[in-house]
Amino acid sequence: MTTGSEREQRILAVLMSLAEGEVTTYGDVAEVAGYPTQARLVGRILATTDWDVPWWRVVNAAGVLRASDPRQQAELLTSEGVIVRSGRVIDAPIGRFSCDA
DNA sequence: CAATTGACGGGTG
DNA sequence: GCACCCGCCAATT
Repeated sequence: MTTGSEREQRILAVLMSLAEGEVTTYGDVAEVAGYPTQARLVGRILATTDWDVPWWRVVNAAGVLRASDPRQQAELLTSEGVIVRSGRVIDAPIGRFSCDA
């Protein structure tokens, strides 16, 4: 259970570092974990891991909620102060797609 | 064991 | 914005 490949644990560690109201992307998590272009791995892990990680704070590069339950994800994000519109993150304290105009 | 699929990303037209 | 292609890895079928 908590035991898994080093990649998994590394990525999970990054996910757990996400704070409330903080949103990041799959690719960003993968890169920070040390696995650039490995975004798919992040999504795969979030979909299978038993770890207690804030999966709802992770969206795709386009800022679109792509979780198994996008409705719940939107609800959770909105609940944390993140602006979500039409299943898409409009603004977030992130540096990647933070309303750069 | 081979093929398919998926909570993806980036590039191109 | 939409359609396609390629890369990448693991779970499922």
